Amino acid sequence: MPAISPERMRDRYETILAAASRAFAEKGYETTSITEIARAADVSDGLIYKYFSNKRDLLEHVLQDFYEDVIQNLAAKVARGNDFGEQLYILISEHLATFVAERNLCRLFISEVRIASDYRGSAIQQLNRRYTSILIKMVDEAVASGEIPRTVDPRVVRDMLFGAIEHSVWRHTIGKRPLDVQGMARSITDIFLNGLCPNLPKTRP
Amino acid sequence: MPAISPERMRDRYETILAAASRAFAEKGYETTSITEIARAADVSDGLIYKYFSNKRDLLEHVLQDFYEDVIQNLAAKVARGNDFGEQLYILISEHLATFVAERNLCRLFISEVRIASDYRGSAIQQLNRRYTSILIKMVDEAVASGEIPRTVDPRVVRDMLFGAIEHSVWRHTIGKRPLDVQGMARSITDIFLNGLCPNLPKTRP
DNA sequence: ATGCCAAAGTGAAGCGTATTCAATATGCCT
DNA sequence: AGGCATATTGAATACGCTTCACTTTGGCAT
Repeated sequence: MPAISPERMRDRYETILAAASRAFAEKGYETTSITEIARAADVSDGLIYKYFSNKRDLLEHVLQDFYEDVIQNLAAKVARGNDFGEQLYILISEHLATFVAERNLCRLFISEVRIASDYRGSAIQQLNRRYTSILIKMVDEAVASGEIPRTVDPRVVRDMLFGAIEHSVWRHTIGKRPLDVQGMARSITDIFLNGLCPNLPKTRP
Repeated sequence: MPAISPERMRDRYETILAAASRAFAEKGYETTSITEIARAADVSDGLIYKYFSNKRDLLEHVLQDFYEDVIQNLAAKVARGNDFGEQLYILISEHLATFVAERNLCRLFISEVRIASDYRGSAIQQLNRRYTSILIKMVDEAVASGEIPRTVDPRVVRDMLFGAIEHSVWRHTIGKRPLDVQGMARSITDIFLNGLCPNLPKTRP
């Protein structure tokens, strides 16, 4: 005994989500009002609350959708690398490329969600875990194969790597300079693999 | 022709700032109202706007004060290191220690200011520049003395290092687990100096 | 076909909070 | 002591999220 067909409900849902995504990405979360989103989706203010429990919930759904796609893509690409060094380079350059391609959504993610006090245990954190677990697995395998010494803690590597990437790229999302994805990926990969001052004579070409 | 003495004005200013600092640190920016701060400072709502242009401005002054102290401290401590490796360890452990000692203010800084769209060019960014310039100088000197290869870009190191530290520590500011400052500083320093998989036979003890 | 009715949809009122401003109190200076 | 610039007040304003009593819609049983 639904009042309308499931298809139409789904459609309404998608329309609101899409309108919110565009608005948030363009203007930011705080500065976008529910009324604006409602207008863009050609819907009344009240109806949004039939599909989403509140403004924040709407934001989280927007970012979840986006994140799902990103994870899918990363896992596939990384699998093509033949050793740890190659895989690391791929992971870093893909992560950077995502930022460049979707800088507004990435900015939204970092500024509004990562930071939230209820991040811990949220659906978004689950997705983040899946994302970072790709790296954890890589490190575990490299340790097993002897490419990396056993003393390395994969969780430390994870936090350092994603922190380094996000911070590096942040400058470019708030600035205007274009980002050299290949070059930056190369630099970051090299430092992670070989360190700043290898305590042995330099042997690289 | 002032209505009150400069001392009293200064006092009012400090009182409001202190009340805001405590409230923001304890409850967060959004969830603290101007009325609450006014009550805590024993002042009317309106008066706050004679001393600060708006709520955000108040937050920024709170964090600027804090940041000044932190910079002062860091520069002094780092100077005690004898080589690049030592200095790097000091910088990292001091940064971590600051987070532990003032986790609420640090959390506020990361979540509310770093992220703001008007961060670029702000007074806070100037302070951040002074803070990170300590590292830049260290790297420059290490390159000059031959401790680090000339190919390393100090700005890349800066972004990677501070990103790595902040991300690593973030987990602990939102979680409950205590942070082992010494241990984490050691791990991060080692990875930055020697990399994950030195491409030569392991020579460390 | 047709009417019933559960659920979709509306939009104005409620509520909470930042910000303004006209009125008032204060304390410095002559 | 009195004048007056200005510190201080707090009620009014503005604005945005959320709720809710009401209206409309369209699938379904007859």
